[in-house]
Amino acid sequence: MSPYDHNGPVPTKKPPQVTVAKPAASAAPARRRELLGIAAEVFAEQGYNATTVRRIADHAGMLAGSLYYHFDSKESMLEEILRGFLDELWSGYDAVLEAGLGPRETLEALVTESFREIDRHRAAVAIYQKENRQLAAQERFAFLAESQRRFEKAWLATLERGVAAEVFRADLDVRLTYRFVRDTVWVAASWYRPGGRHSPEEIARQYLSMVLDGIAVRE
Amino acid sequence: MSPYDHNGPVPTKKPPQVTVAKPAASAAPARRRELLGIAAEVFAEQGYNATTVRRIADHAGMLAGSLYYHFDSKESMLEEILRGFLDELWSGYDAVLEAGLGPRETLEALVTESFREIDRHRAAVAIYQKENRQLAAQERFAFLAESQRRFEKAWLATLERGVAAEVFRADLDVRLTYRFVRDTVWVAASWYRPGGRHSPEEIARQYLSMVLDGIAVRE
Amino acid sequence: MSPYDHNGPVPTKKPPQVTVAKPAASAAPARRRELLGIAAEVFAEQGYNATTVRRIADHAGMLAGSLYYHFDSKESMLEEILRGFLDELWSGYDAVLEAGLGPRETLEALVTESFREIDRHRAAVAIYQKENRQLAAQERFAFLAESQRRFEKAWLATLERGVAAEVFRADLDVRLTYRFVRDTVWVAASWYRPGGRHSPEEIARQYLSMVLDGIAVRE
Amino acid sequence: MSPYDHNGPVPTKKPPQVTVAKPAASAAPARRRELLGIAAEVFAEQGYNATTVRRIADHAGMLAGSLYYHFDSKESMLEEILRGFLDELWSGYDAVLEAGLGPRETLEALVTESFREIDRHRAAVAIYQKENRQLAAQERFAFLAESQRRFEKAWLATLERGVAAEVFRADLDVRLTYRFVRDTVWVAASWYRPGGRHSPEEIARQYLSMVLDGIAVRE
DNA sequence: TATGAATGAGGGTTCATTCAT
DNA sequence: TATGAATGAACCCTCATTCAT
Repeated sequence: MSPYDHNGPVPTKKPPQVTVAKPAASAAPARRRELLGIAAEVFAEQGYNATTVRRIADHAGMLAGSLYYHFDSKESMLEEILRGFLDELWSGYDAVLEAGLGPRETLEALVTESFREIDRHRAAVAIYQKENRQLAAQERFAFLAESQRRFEKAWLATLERGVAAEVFRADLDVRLTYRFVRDTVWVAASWYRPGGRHSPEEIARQYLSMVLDGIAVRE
Repeated sequence: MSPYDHNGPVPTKKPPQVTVAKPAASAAPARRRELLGIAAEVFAEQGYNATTVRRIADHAGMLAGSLYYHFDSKESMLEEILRGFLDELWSGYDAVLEAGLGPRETLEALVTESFREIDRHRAAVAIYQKENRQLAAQERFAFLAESQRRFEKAWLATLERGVAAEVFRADLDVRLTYRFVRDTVWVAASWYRPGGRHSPEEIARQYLSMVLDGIAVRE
Repeated sequence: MSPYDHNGPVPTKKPPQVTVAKPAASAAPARRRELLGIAAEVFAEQGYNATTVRRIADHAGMLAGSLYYHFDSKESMLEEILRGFLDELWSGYDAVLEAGLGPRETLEALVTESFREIDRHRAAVAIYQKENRQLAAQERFAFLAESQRRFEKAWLATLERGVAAEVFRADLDVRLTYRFVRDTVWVAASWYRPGGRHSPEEIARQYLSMVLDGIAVRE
Repeated sequence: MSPYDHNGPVPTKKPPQVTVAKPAASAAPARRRELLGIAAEVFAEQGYNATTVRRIADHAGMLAGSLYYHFDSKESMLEEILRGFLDELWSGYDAVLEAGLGPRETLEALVTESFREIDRHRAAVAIYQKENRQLAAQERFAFLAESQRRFEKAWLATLERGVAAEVFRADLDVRLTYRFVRDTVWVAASWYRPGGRHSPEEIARQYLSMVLDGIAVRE
């Protein structure tokens, strides 16, 4: 089950092209990335639907139409943002899952990795968290659903391994537990501010302490 | 601290209107409620912004313009949905908070009450969960921010009481804990389906078990 | 030219009907008149286009739809208001024109009669003044254009008679003079308030003094 | 008749906007002016309320939505039209009022100036004439009421100066006289056609002759 | 690369009007 | 006579997108 050896067909970065035919894909990737960053910020702040292309352009100091030199559409910006985030996320997850750790250590590593990703891609995570459901229904964003499936599989497997190894309690509904864990981790993106008091690792530690040992005092 | 004898600043009924017989305010509450239910469902499914008034009307078997006989605007529908939900939520919370329970029992009761509310008002909760942040900035929806403040106060007080009484662990960041607890409870609305396998009370029990005692096996 | 013994085809008041077929025309003329008065007031205040049927109904203490028991349409209310006003106006004018007065006396009588009409039908006059131009283009309101033609003919004739009789100055452009006189009289409706300091006759006197003798001191 | 390099408190150009390059404010004033001219024409012809944005766009050979690239709203077009007209009007009036003329010459100059303005801004004057009353009630168009107040003050002062100097008759109600003079001048906009038989100066002369000396033959 | 101007589809809303009760 | 509820057309406006320059 473990080896996730690829992010598969995700073609975010095209190889440098010789022909100048479609400049949008290759030209000045620096500016592209900058614009995507701005867009992600605004999407996260206002919501994808409520964000107008013009607002993004305002933040970038250009006119709305000018964005279309860099991107095909508003939706393609969104796609690129989410793909970039998921690519990185999975490269982290895959490393963890392939490391051959025990269930408890795997869980700890996955959670820590998640908080690190929130730290790095806060905006993207917030967008993902808010729009995931609606988007996943569209063919263009099928990769979101696919990612979620893989995500669920990895988590359930880890939890079940832990129950089998008597590291996790057996009396909990694994599916429910998965949902709780999953959600709590990601909603953090809605209030987390990078550069705040807590580092992602510290938040992960607190969170793990709570999830693993509970908040009640042991008798 | 205890006696919350009213919902105070969160008024359900709009202030009396100038014109004598504005039907929108009180008359035919049956149809109104029905339409609000439909609207809430669609808002929850598609997101508020992405929902067109026409779509709501379609679901109600009428034309878009006809909705305006019952409501002032799309936004006023949203407001009424959220107010209705929060009113009921707080009437439940207040009962709990006034009951004079110990911190652990209070926490259990609050969580159970929350899941019950998700069961009753799933759509409203999902909307709230998704739009809360953007809406709270608008003056019209200031009551959302106000509610959140009260909510936070109640939870923090309970947690702190528990720490003082040595019922809850002292080594956890109370604020962080609050956020985790709060979020996990409410995101449940995004996947919960009324009439499914788990009753709200059962979900609450599982959830509380996890939060209080952790998912790790005790050594 | 003189005998204007009728307003001809103007069928405002149908003869009492035996059949109950179309109640709108005959039933309860008192209520009709009352409603027309209200409508005229609102039309005058807000402008015909800007006035909603609902606003009229509000003022009448009923619902918008209920007006349609009494009238065919908003436009038919307007028509009836204007017809009623013009009918009365012409019955006054005709009396003057048939009286065989000299040109100066005719002019004085016409002006006085006009101010009296403003006093009685202020709202209708204001509506007429404001909407005349646009309405006259519609077939339904052709009677407005027709009335204006008769009006102009009567005035020009009077002015020319006066010039011929050396009662009015010959060095003025009769057509321009007509326009000035006509307009000044009717715009008074826009500021005239019945029951104010000046009676219509007093205003007429002042106005005539100005028009006939000028405002400059004679040397 | 000295040089007036400002219109004082009636600002033509909107205050500087927050965003850097809002095109609506200043850029491409040529097209803006053209569109405003078209809009004014249509407003004058059909009435502001009865004019649809689409009709304006039709006349301009574009789609309705395209107008919003240049203007914020239909209302803002109206405002700009009226402001432009009043600005120019007052620059003319101020020149007259500061010239230190006698009361009769002042009156003559004001009237002549008014007819010139009608010649230049016929559409705007017609709109002003028809919509002034309703608009002045709105805060956005408070400048209309303000202008009217200044207008009245200037005229009353001139008339009273004339009476004091025994140039104008003392037996006339000054307020009534003002109204008559004011209205007759401006209603001319409803029938005046630029390029017609009469130049504005000629119309002014005829009008002044009538107002000052009356239409009756002197005995 | 970016601008300025426009398109075209749709979205929320208004309003005169209808009609069963 | 009047109400309550709905219709349907039209309206103002927004916005992603296009394209010549």
